[in-house]
Amino acid sequence: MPTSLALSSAYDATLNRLSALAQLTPEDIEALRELLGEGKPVTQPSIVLSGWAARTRLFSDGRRQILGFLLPGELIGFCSQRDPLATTTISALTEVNLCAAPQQGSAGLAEAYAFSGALEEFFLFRHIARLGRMSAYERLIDWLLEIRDRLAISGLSVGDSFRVPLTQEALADTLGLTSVHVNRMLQLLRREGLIVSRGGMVRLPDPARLEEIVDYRPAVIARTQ
Amino acid sequence: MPTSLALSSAYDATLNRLSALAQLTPEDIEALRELLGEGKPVTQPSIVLSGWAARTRLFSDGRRQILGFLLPGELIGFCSQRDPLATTTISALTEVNLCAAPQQGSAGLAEAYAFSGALEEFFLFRHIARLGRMSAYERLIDWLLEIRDRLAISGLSVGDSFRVPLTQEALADTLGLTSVHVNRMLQLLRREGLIVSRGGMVRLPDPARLEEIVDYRPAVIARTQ
DNA sequence: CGGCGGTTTGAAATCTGTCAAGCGGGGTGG
DNA sequence: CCACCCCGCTTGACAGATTTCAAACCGCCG
Repeated sequence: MPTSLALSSAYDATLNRLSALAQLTPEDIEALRELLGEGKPVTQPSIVLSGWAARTRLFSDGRRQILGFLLPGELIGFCSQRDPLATTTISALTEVNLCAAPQQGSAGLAEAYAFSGALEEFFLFRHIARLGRMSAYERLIDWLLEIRDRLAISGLSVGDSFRVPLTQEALADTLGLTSVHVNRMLQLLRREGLIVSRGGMVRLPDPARLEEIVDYRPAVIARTQ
Repeated sequence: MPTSLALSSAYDATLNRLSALAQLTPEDIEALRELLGEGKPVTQPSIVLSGWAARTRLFSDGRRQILGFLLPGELIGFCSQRDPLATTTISALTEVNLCAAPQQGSAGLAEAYAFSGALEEFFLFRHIARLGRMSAYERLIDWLLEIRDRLAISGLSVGDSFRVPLTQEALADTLGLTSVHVNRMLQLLRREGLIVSRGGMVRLPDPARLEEIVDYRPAVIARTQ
């Protein structure tokens, strides 16, 4: 059960995540381990090995909206970005390592992919609700909780501490706010003791309180059997 | 080529849309026509025959966000709503007729489904950008243009006139605004001569101007060959 | 040391929400 | 047939959240 592994090499995160989403055979894991070891950049359906990437829409007048993040262990280009519809750009926010996703594997691997796709859609829905109906304060909290959970799936979140390698400007472009206002809300949360952050690391001392504030509903990861 | 059919019976809209998305065989069309004729309500992957439905998130304090619409000819439950993730509700906004989607058909039908899924994701991305980075005025315009295009695929939009069976409150829950403000923006657009509406019908006299205002990028529907 | 990107701060402007009341049409029951 | 009611649309005055603009601050690197 790799779910409780500590942070270590780049592909551990991916293995953690995929085997959290479905039951993988030892052969699947071996196949993944081989591929992940190479880490060559691809444009095919891929897996993020390490780093943060973002799907972005840029407006002609310079406004920018981050549509979603691609975190370690998450998949790119499966159901998405079909030929004629590529109005969105995927760009790396940090150093990113990709690798091609194994196309055929066991039913377990296919299930992990499918589940990953469902999760992606789930996060899109949550992002919409966040932008449409939450205050700036709530948006920040809700987003932090989501990122905590997503990183936890890959084992990159340790006891409500995790790394967020974003500028406040990028965060603003995610949450539909200005960087100035993101700054103010972050300070408020810090003053209230609801977040502790230093050098890109974030800790949530009282997650239960945060979840209550935003009526947070985690994505339930329940294997089909 | 059914793309230019006038509005007629319920299943014409669906046939129009699916054959706009991919090349269907006469057998596909016949199979669809049979199924669509029945119109029995299902919980399986389904096709909206007529009417508007919406995927909605309700907050515990009563706030509501409409995550997306399901219009005639569009598909439900394909990539979506996997078991553990059903935090969203689909509800009918008007009388809705559904039918089960034919599960196996020609490659053309499969392609139409895949394309439909890609379109759905595209609309989700656009919705996010709309909510995150557009003013109330722009959100309204952008949404109207999208609906015009989506209805046009099923032949339900005639020369920039189409039917929008929503209350201003529902529109507000879509665009992340209050109904009061939606009302004001609608009046502004009417005063400016950019929209004409009566009894649920909307006409856009100067779509080019609208598209320019919001930097509108239509979803390109290009067959794979 | 100077410059640079990112963060922090303040004051004022703007957009959007809130509250509350009036209006209008369509349906229902007397 | 009319009175009434309900829901959705409209309007106004006001409050509040968020943006804008501008400057200062900070750590880091060349």
